[in-house]
Amino acid sequence: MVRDGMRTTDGRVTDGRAMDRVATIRDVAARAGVSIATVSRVLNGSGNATPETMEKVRAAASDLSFRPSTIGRNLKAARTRTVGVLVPSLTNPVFAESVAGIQEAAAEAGYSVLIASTDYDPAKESRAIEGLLSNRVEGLVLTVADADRSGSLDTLDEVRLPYVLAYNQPDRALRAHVSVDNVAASRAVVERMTALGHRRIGMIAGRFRQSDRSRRRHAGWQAALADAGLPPGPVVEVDFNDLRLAHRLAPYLEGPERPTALFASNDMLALATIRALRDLGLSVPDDVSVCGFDGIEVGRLMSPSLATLVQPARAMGATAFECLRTGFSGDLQGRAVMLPFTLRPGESLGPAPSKST
Amino acid sequence: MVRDGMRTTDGRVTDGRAMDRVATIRDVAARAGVSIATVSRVLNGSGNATPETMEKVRAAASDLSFRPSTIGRNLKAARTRTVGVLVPSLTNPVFAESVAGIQEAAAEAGYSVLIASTDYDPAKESRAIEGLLSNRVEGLVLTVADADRSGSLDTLDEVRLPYVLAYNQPDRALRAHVSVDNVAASRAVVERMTALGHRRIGMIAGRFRQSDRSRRRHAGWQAALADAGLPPGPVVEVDFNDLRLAHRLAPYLEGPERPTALFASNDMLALATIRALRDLGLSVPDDVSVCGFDGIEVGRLMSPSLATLVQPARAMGATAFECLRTGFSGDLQGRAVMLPFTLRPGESLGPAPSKST
DNA sequence: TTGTAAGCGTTATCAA
DNA sequence: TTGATAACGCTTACAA
Repeated sequence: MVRDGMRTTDGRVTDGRAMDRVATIRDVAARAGVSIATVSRVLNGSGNATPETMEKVRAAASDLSFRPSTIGRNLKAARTRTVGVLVPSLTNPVFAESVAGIQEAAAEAGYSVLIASTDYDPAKESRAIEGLLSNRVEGLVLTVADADRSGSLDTLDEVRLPYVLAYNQPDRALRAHVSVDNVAASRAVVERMTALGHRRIGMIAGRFRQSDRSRRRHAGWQAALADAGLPPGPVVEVDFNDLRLAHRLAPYLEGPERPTALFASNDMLALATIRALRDLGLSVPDDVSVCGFDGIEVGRLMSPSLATLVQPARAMGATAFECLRTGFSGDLQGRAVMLPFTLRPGESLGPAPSKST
Repeated sequence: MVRDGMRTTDGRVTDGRAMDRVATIRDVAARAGVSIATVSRVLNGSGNATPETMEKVRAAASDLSFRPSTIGRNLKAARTRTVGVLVPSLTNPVFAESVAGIQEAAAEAGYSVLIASTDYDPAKESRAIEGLLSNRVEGLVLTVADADRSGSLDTLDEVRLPYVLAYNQPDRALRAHVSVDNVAASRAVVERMTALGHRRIGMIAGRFRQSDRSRRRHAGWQAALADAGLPPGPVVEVDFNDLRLAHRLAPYLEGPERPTALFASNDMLALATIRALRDLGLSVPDDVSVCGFDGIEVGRLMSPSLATLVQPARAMGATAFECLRTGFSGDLQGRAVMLPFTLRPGESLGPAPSKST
């Protein structure tokens, strides 16, 4: 747009003397022989100017590789056009993908993205929030461990900074969030399993006390089993930091009464579960079926391919950003968006083994 | 540190009247009955002040949930303590992980991270760079498709903004970068393959014209084969946007002379390759072995587990940031750091099948 | 010890 | 059409 003409025409920095300080509007004004007000007007297209003036200004700006400082601009405008993003970890593909969605939508809307991660560490989390606040982000898209018990969210409420949760599905529904219906989604998984003949269905889940998502998904699992008149299978709560599950799962997988299907509350857990089952000498899905939750892309590529409940991660991020942006002025309170989920079939989820076991 | 006292003591916003505008240093000064200079000094620990003054100021700041605006601060200091990060895609785990490393190191050093991604789209790339430049980042850590042919890097050179490449290994070695020795690393892969008895070794690679890494890795593969006195196997260049490889690979995998091992120039490609082989009815590693390059974590979890050349992605990011930070004042030109690589064994790479084929 | 005031890079108001 | 100037939130001489 306005900036197209800014690349230097001669390809070099400027007229001989190296310009080591970044050019300011004053430098441009001086070089063009006009006032800074004129430079501002020309470059922003506001107000009129003679064609010649415009030409002079553009040339000067271009020669100096001038790019208006958003920081000066922000100070004046009292708005930064920047949003903060806070996720537990960038290395979990499901978060990486939602960040990609946020980033994309933000770029589209002319917003910058300041990123921070917590590694599930409350201290890091609050430091990150402080940093984002100081940077005067206009709002936040974030995923926290437990949206019902989060000091960070309390802080945000206190200072009235708009935010939208992604993935989290708080009980206090007044906290704006974008998620899938975790209970319904989990039910869908269990129903698929029962349809395939499974009768003993276990669950591998993140710690309930630390994760609202894990709790919801567990509730859906439980409800679906109850509806089907089946007893709940074993539930194994695991820490996200130690994904070597073989020794944790072993006790539940001995004997004829072992579960024939396991529902993992997220995909990383599902992969770890499959790994553990193989290490224990069990075949997936011939002995035990596994279904995950998230829909990470790599799941399609592995063997057996991962059956999983797909959340639209990219859309989750993009939608959360849009909510935030459109809600900047208005009230975000109570806004909740449920995105549709789908069940992606995969080789890891097959029919229940025949009775012979 | 200084900010510890800022959380409101009574847990509420303030004294009754809601304060909807974010508090500024002037608000604090007014409330404490001192000048803004005093507030600044107390909060920054510079200069002395009476204990009572300090107390008054701290209390006022805390009551108002005052957080100094980095944007005002930056404007004054002419430095932003912000770095930009530009990657092709957040959803490739190898980039996500290096971003995590950057983010971590940056947070440690008190820097904020502004993130942008290109999706391998030059237009997005240059827009992203413009945005970062306008935001006055102090430097950039970035990964580009081809560091020897990058308009973005030319722009950065022009404006003399410090940057450090991650993963890229440019021919023009004067561009600061952190990488592994891609040629040596690829040789290590091929040597392992020949040690396992493989004699027909093919390569699946990203487009050479678009990727300096792909070129280097191909060169290493070629050199190692030459050293071993083996003829180069088939080379399949693939587009990163279409990872359904079965139809691409099929022609090379028929007949007794098919390769017994395939070297994929990155892990996503390796996963897609394994998938394609299975779709073609071939077993990995019994019929064909596969080794990747990157060392993404999910590789460990899948079955067969992925053999791969591990780059220290997190360290790559962290190191690149450190280079940038320590080089801010000095000269980044020609600085190149080679990080050590390791070969991670995995089930996807086994001994060559016996002659009988 | 504390306050006054200038200045950082913009935009916007008001005159000229 | 253009220019002088105030203002944004902060830090930092310098003065009191």
